[in-house]
Amino acid sequence: MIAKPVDTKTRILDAAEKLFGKNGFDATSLRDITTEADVNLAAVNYHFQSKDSLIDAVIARRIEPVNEKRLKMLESAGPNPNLEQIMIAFLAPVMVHHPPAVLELMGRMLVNPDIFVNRLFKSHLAPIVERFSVAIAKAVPELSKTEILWRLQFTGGAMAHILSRTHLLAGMMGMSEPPDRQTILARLVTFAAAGFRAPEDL
Amino acid sequence: MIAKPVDTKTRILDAAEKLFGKNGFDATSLRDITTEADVNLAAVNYHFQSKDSLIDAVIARRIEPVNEKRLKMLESAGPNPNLEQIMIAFLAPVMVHHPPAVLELMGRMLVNPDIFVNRLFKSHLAPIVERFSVAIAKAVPELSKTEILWRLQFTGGAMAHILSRTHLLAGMMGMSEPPDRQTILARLVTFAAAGFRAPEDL
DNA sequence: GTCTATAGGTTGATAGAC
DNA sequence: GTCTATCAACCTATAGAC
Repeated sequence: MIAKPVDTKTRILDAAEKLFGKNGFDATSLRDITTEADVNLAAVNYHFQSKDSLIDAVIARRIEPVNEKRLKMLESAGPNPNLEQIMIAFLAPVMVHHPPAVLELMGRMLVNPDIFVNRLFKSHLAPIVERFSVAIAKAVPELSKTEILWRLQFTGGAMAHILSRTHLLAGMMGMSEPPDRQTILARLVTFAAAGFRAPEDL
Repeated sequence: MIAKPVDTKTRILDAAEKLFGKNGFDATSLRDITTEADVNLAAVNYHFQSKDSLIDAVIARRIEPVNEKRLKMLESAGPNPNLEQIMIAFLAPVMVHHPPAVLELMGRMLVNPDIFVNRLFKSHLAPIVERFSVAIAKAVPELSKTEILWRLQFTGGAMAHILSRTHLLAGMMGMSEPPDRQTILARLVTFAAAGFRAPEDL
């Protein structure tokens, strides 16, 4: 089996993803990226016009399949999914089945307020939030729409926090290895579903 | 009444706090800070040795009173506080009774993985987590210690997410003004307390 | 304590040869 | 498409006069 040659554009995307995830968007220079990718500095501006556009490309490559999978999982849970099914559809496509570097990137982009507000929410997340809040409203009809939106933000915040602190959290729990994603997912689903079931106090 | 003159050191701290909160730690240069504070650039390195130490000073000034208040509120809830009282003691000192600039700073420091892990957790947060997890274990004795730690991180992540996205969230809920902190706190307390009450699945 | 001046390094982006 | 070379702007930090 012959290794598929990887073109420059993809090599830049891969290197950027890795370093953005590891060190954050601000702390990663284009030079860091081109060194990691073993390509020329000018190649970044040739293939992507600017660092800003590169950030957008890195984000879009990972968030779009995630959001497709979220909608597919929600749909395949039938017309009346329960809260656990909804939470799994919302969280699992982000939290599992990704290599560590991609998980770290997810954490960084969710946790960075500027990235989240200006590059993620309007263009990629708003329709997801809308679709899921409708599903939740069906599962918990006594909740107001506003309350559902808040609780969805709480859930997303909890997920983002966890994703971006793998190493610390491992140490905190007295583990030597980063904890298993599937288990964390199960814990978060239980927590969030119970939170959504709490009566809304007026 | 004569305005108290503010010394250079405090002016730097105030300006740094405002700009770190508004734009983040990486995106704020010492020049931005000295311009805002209307002091000379070299004054920063005289009063604080480096940008790193300045960040530490800005953080410590706000987190220490918050943590004292957390412990005081927990203590004054008696020997057997319920989950709602524990959550309020954990969240309220961060989320309410601060001017907007301080709230934004809190959001930034909680949400930035590098700040959180290297400057916040070990030196300021670990004892708080320990103390609160003991209180929670008393209130919900059927939960394992590990599960309590995870759920405390979920709660902290939800709070951090909210604190650092005031403007977006206002818009999302169709409000023109940033939402009332006291109301958000109540929503989060209800959500988190219910999450902690969820049975732990093994 | 506060200033000017500057060292010494990094950054994002581009012009122009191949 | 890929390279070298370079620009102009920015950064943190410090030396040394006052």
